[in-house]
Amino acid sequence: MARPAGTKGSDTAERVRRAALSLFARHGYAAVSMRQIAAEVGVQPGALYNHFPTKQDLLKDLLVNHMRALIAAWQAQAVAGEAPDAALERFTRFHIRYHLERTEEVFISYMELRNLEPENFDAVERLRRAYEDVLTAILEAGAAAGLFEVRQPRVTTRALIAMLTGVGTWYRPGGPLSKAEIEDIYLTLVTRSVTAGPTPPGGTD
Amino acid sequence: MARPAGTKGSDTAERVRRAALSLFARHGYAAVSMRQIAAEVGVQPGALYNHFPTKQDLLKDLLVNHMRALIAAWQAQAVAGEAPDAALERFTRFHIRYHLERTEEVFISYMELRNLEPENFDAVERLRRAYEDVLTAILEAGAAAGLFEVRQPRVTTRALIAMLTGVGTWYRPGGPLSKAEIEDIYLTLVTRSVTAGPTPPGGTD
Amino acid sequence: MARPAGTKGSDTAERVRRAALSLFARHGYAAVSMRQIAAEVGVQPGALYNHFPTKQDLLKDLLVNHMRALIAAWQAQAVAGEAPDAALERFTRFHIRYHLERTEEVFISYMELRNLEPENFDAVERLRRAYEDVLTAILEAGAAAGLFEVRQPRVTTRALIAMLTGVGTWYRPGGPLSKAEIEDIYLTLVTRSVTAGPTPPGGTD
Amino acid sequence: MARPAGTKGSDTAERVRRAALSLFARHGYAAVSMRQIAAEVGVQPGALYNHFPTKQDLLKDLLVNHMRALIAAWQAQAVAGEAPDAALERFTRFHIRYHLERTEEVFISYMELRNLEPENFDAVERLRRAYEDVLTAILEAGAAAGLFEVRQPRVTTRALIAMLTGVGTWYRPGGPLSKAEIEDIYLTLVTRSVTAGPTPPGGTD
DNA sequence: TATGAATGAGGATTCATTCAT
DNA sequence: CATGAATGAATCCTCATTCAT
Repeated sequence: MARPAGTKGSDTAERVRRAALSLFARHGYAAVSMRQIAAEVGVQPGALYNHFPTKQDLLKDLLVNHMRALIAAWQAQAVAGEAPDAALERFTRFHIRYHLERTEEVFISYMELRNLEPENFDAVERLRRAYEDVLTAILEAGAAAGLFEVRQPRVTTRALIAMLTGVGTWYRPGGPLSKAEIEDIYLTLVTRSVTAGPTPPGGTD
Repeated sequence: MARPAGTKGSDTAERVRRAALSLFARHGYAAVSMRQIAAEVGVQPGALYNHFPTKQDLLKDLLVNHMRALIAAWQAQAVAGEAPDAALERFTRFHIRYHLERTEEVFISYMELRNLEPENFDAVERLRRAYEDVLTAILEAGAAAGLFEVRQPRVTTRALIAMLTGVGTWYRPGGPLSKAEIEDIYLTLVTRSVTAGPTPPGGTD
Repeated sequence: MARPAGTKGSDTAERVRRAALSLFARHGYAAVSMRQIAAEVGVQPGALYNHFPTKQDLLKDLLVNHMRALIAAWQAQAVAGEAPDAALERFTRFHIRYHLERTEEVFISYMELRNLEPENFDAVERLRRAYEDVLTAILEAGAAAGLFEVRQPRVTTRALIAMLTGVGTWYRPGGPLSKAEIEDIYLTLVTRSVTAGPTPPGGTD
Repeated sequence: MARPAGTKGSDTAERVRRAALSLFARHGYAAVSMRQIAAEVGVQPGALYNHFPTKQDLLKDLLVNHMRALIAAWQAQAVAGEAPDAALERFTRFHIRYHLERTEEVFISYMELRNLEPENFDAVERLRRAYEDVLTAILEAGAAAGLFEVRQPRVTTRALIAMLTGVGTWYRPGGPLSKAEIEDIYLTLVTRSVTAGPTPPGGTD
């Protein structure tokens, strides 16, 4: 597992990525200048262009790599052939844990989509869709197995992911709840919401 | 003489508000220039400053007024003394309906918070908190009445509001689902998630 | 001596003059905006244009009126046929006293000349020249009478007026010296400087 | 290899200084725009900011450097231990000569003080005070030696410096008087004014 | 790779002035 | 006379980007 020879070199690109990530998360892509990023890295603005051809490429790099890493992390956790209810728990816990550990990446992934040029936007959307497919598949498998009751798997997927991802907007380390407690609370919400239960009072159709 | 009092001619401020709302929603506060807003209104940039002293004040005006209008709209719908389950349905349907009708206000209210200067941020946060209190109170009343099972009303409030508000990020008029169907689907998710049901596999550990 | 009928009305013009005088003196003509002047007067910017057609006219009004008032004040003090040495003292004391009482007018009269458009500049310069003529005449009369020794009356006039006027740049009421003491000190400097005395070491070479 | 150390190519900063000096002297700091300066230098406005962080810094640079150069120039001329009357002549001639050669720097040094922000103003005032100290020391030494009669050395210093510096406000090369003649005239005025002579008629009363 | 200086465009805001009311 | 809203131009300064060194 030794680092491949030749990877020794300048880690400037990585330091640029980290500075940009942090600044974009705090102030937003449009509000952050290349000068600010350069200052954070400790380099002159021109030097950034040795590593990323444009500011837009820097944003795309961050968003695409985040989605790729997210998907790869899930794949490392997923257990093939697992029962849908166990898979839903695994996914829920994974999603919360991962999103609480990468709040900056998560934040800009949801906030800066509109600042991507169309081509880059599409690339990220394809990856996002691939990630959503994971949950949709679990929901559909659970419904097929009679474990879950899900009317619109795609809609439900988005509703649940919005709910789970939302945790990052208010969670702060050191708050009254541990990450484990948060996981449990959200898991309960998720599980119940896809399990046949009391029909809501007004329920139309 | 039928002119309503206070409507003294120039509605430029209102047109500025609308142009800014639409542009901020599409491109983000930081990415929109006062020039662009002025052009949309059909006025010279300097004229904007007769109505809003700074760009920041324009943003604050939009966010504060949105939150005030949201709260006022709920108060016009709320039924005092209603049973918690009926109130939950009323709130859920109201929230979705309102948020599907004001997608731009909703969007910037969640996206541009970080672009508010601290004082303005606090003002908006107080209003947001007041709105969340509505749902928290319903959940607590329902739990007290034995209708709901809610472990952390504050956390659950945020989780549900994130889920419900998220609808605006993907809903597009003319899509396969009507607003009424969407209301029903989300209502089911919400209701189940706060109703005692099957314990999730992993339990509370 | 009753005020002529019809002069009762709005003193806005006078309040504008005073606000402009004070602001120009403190910050300079170019650095003061019509808005600032209007704010000081307690009026909207547009209202200024009912009294002065342009900002430039306001400056010209202040400078021209200052020079006219200065000359008129001297004429009220001057004693026809007075001996040159007594006249020099009278002039010196008058100049210092007047300039210590109108520091703002004096200041802008020397500072803002270059901000006058050519026509207005010429008008002020003619008045300034008329005032300088007073001292020049005294010096020339004194030289003719053998009381003074003055090589270049015009140059000397300017040197002495620069010296005397300079008092306003450092005098502050409440300082260690009274106005009377200052008058005396400067009078001594002036008198000696035009009186035949010890030849300076380096002579005329 | 003959390039003097430190002369690494771009002398833009110096050209900016010179353009700003000339423009400030002619029109006043507040009335000159960075665009005008840039145009005079032959560069885009933004380029100025590679050399001076703000317009204010440019002004401060000019005033501080002028005062430093003035003091250094005097120090290069001063003769330690010289008799006070000779020193007064040396100082007077030096001051006039220097001020006639640097009319622009002198002019803005007296005109633009009020446009300095407090911190910068204080820095310049300290230097000005240091320069005044030179003349004050000469006057005091001369008074102690019985050569001069000076009532208030500090006040007299300011009066004489105002007189001497004022020469720049009317002197134009090519006029009827040579610089040497002007030096002589002013030297006579200065010398007499600090030398015991005829008491002015009105005395001290 | 990195620097420092430059460009050309555009940022928010302010300006003197005008004018209908 | 005064207001309030508007104009059109200008303000200082910052931007992403380029490029010779």
